Amino acid sequence: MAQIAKEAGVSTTTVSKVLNELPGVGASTRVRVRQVIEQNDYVQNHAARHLRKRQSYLIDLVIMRLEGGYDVGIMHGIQDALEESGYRLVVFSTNEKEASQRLWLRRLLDQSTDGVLLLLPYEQIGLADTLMAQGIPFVAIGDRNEPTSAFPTIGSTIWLGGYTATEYLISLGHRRIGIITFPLHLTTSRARLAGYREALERAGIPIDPALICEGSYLLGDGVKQTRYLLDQPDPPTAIFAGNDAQAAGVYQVLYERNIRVPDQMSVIGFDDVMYTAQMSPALTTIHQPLVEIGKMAVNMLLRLIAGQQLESNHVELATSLAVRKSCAPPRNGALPGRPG
Amino acid sequence: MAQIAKEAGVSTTTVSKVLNELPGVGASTRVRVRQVIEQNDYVQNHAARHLRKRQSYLIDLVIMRLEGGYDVGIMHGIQDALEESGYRLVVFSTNEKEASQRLWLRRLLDQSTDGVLLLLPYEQIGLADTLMAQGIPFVAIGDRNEPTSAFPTIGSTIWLGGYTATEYLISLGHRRIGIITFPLHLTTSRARLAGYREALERAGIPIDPALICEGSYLLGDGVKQTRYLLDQPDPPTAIFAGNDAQAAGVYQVLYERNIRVPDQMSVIGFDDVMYTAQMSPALTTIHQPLVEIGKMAVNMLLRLIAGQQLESNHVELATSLAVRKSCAPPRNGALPGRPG
DNA sequence: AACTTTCGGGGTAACGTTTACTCTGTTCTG
DNA sequence: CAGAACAGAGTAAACGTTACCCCGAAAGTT
Repeated sequence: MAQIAKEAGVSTTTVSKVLNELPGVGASTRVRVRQVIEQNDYVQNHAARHLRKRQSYLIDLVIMRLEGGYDVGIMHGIQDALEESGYRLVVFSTNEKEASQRLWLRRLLDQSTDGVLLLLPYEQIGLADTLMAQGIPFVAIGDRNEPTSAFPTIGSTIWLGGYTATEYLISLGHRRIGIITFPLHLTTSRARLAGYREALERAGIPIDPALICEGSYLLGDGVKQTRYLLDQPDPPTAIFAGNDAQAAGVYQVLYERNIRVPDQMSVIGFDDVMYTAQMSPALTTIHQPLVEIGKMAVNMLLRLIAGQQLESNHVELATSLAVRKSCAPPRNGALPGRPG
Repeated sequence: MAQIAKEAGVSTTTVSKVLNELPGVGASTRVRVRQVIEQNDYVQNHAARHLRKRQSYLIDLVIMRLEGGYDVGIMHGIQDALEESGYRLVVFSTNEKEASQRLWLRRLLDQSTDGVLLLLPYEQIGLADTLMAQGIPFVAIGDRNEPTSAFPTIGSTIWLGGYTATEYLISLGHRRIGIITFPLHLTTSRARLAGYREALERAGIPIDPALICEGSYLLGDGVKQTRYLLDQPDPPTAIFAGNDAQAAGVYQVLYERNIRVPDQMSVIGFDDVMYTAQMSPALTTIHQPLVEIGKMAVNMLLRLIAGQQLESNHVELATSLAVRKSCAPPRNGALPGRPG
C-alpha cells in the first residue's frame, strides 16, 4: 500500500480512503489512485485488514457430516448468496464427535469468524448457547425442536408438506396410505404426521394406527418399516416416506419383492434432494426449497452481522409438491406374495 | 496476551514462546504461564497471528459445483485429514462462471490462503498456472488430462478399474458387454476404455465397436446411450457405465422397459459414490477410494505448505471392485421388446 | 581464575491496514 | 476584509502477535 501511495504521490491514508470508498478525497485524486492500484494489481492484505477492523470476512458453516442430499442443496443456496458478498465460507464437520466440536468452538472465539450457520440435526445444537454467550451472530437451519427458540432459525412448512403429500395420494384414489416418520419426539416429525392426519380427516378416511410407523431418518429404516407395512394383512397402496433416503429404502424392498412403482405401489418422499431424479422411477416428493433456505439463511446472517434487527426470528419457506413418476392411482387386486 | 503476561509476571515474549512451544523458557515458568492461560480462557487472536506469521491457517477447496456424489466423498476425506491439523477449510464453488473464478482468485492473492485443493473437471484448471505463478501451494484432485503435468495431482487407477469391471462381467459369463464412456479426448476416459479392451482381449472375446458409445458424465447420457445399446439387433447382456450417475440413467431406461436388473441385464458403475447404496438394486461398481484420495490430497498439500518436497508429483490410489446386486450371469433368451 | 558457552528471559520493532486527529489552504458569510 | 466553515490530504497511533537481538547469570572449559 505504501508502494501505491508513493507512486500516486499521496499518503497511505488517502489510498485507504479510496479503497474503502470513504469521503474526504477529491475526485481527481480518487481517479489517479484508482489507476495506480489497477496498474499494480494491488490487493489488500487480508490479515492486516482483519486485525484492524475486527472483521474476518469469513463465515462458518457447521455441519454434522456431509450426507450428499439435504445438506448439499442448502450449501448451494449458501454459496449462491455468498458469491458477491465478499465473504468466504468455512465448512466444518463435527463428525458427530463432541471433542471436535469443542475444539472448533475454541477456535471461533479468536474473532476469526464473523458469523455462523448451524446445520445440525435436532438437539445437537448445544452450540447455540455458547454462540449466544459469546455474542457471535448465527442462524440455525432446519426445523428445530423448539420453534420458539431465542435464536434465529429458518426452515420450511413441514405440516403443509405432510398435508400436501397425503392429499395428493388421496386425490389419486388411495385410501390406505402408510407413513414412515422420524422419531416422534421431534417437532418436525410430529408436524408432518399432523399434516397427514389432517388430510385423511378432511377426506373422511379413518386413521389406521397400523399404517403409521416410526423410524429414524436413514435408508435402513425405510427398508425395515416397508417390510413391516407390506407384511400386514391389509397392506397400504401407497407409502409416504419421512425423507428421500427412506424412500430409497422403500424402493429397495419393493424391488426385491418385485412390486412395481407406481403401478402396484405409490411412493412419495420428502425433501427433494438432488438424487431423487436419479432414482428409478423418478421419485415424486415434497419439495423443500433447499436452495432458497440456504440463501435466506445467509441473508439473515449477514443482516445480523451488520447489526441490523431481523423482522422475524423464525422464518419458514413454503414446501411444494414435486410430481414425478412414483405415484399413480391404486390398482385393484392384492399384491403378489413374496417371491421365491 | 498482555493481560496474561502481567498475571504470570513475565513478558509477552515469554507468553508467545510458551504458546508456540518454542525453546527459551524454563520448565517452571512454562507451567505457570500455561496455568494462567487456562484460567483466563485465553485464545490467540487469529488476525494478528496471521499478519505476523504470514500464515492464515486456511486452505481453500475450489470446486465447480457440489454434486453430491464424487465430490462429497472426497470432502469427507479432506475434512478427516484436516481435523487435527489446525487448518480450516474454505469451500468455494466457481458455479461454472469464469468471472466468479477470477474474483476468487484475486482474493487469494492477499495471502489469505495457505494452500489450495483443486477439484475441477478436466481442463477447467487454468487456475493451476496462476497458482504456480503466484507460488501458492496446491494439489489437483482427479484424473487429469496430462498425468505428466508440472503440478502435483492425485487420482486413482482408472485403467485397472476398467479392466477389473470388465473382467468381472466376463467371469460371470458375459460375452457382449456394452460400455458407455466419457468424451474420448480425455485421458481418464481412454484409460477406462483401454482396460475394457485389455480384459476382452485376454479373454479372447472380439471387440465390437457397436457396443462402445461415448457420452458425457451426466445421467442424461446414460439414458440416451442405454437406449442406443438396447435398440441394437444384438444388444449386450451387461452394461458398464462411465460413472454412477450414468448408471442411474441406465437403471431408468431398464425400469421403463421393464428389464430386471440383474436377472435380464447386468449393470456396473464407476466411482462408488454415496448414493449407489440407495439405488435399487444396489449398484455393483468400481470403488474409487474417494475418502483416501481426499486425505492424501490434504497430506500432500500440508507437506507442500511446510516446504517439504513430495516423493512423487503424481499419486494414484488403487480402485477396487464393489460387488453389490446389479450383476449376475447372463440369461439365455432375447430381451423383451419395448413395452407399449 | 578468566574465558566461553548455554540458558532463561526481556525489549523493541515490525507485519499492513484503518482511523482519530491535525494541518493547510480555499471559499463563504456578515 | 476578518473570521468561520469546510474540504482535501497527511500524521501517527493503534490492532495483537512474533522475530530478532540483547542481557545477565549460571555452568562448563582451559
